[in-house]
Amino acid sequence: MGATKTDQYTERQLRLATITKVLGHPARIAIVEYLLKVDSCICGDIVNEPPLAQATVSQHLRELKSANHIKGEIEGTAICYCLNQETWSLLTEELQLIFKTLQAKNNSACC
Amino acid sequence: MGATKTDQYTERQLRLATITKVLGHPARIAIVEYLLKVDSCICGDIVNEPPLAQATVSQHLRELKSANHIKGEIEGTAICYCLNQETWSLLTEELQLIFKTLQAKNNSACC
DNA sequence: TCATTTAATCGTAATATTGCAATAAATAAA
DNA sequence: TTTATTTATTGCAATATTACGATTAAATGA
Repeated sequence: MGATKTDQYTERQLRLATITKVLGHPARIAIVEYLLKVDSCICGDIVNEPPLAQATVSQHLRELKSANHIKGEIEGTAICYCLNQETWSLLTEELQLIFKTLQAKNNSACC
Repeated sequence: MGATKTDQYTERQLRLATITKVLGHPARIAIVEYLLKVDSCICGDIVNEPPLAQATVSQHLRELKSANHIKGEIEGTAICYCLNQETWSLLTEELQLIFKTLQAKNNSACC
């Protein structure tokens, strides 16, 4: 095997898993942090951030884009990438909800 | 290649990536949701939640535990697993921080 | 037009993940 | 003690990810 059984889970589970999975790599975290730091964002700058080859950074950018973490517009030769507020809003809301529920339970039974 | 260059990133980046990576699988999201739903939590119940074999569920539980998402105590034959508030607190705080910063920027330049 | 620059894509090798059957380990029940 | 019962571990096959060099595509500048 090796393939995830995607057709057995709820839409919600798959969506949240996809969003978090893409964040689950230090290079992509680094890219996100960089996009947060700068205002305008051209890929050439990003390439110099993580210690990775241009092709690898481009691949990570594509994955971030596929999960809607970033959006980008063509701008001449360069590409302008920005973080996508909607996805980040959704992600933080979902996780916050889990955390709030967890706090409310207050570990009544065990552990 | 294929291996992540872990020694090139900050502690913060690696920690956040590890925590989100483990969440990046629908079976593990399903397990988290289940642990949130029930009070006392024995693995036997969990096995019947995702459509997976017992060995696979056990493996997902181990990964969740390795990233401190859950903690468990031995209880006779069964194991009592619970979500770990500390890790969830850390995760939501980190992501919230990113989201807040993103909102404050308000996409001034582009996109 | 032709070189230069910049980012995406392709092909490929190395490694990691996913899932399960089989087995082991540990306790509970008989 | 013997037999279930329950979870962990092992070993393996299938698939996915990671990373990079080489190439391509598209736009800019000389």
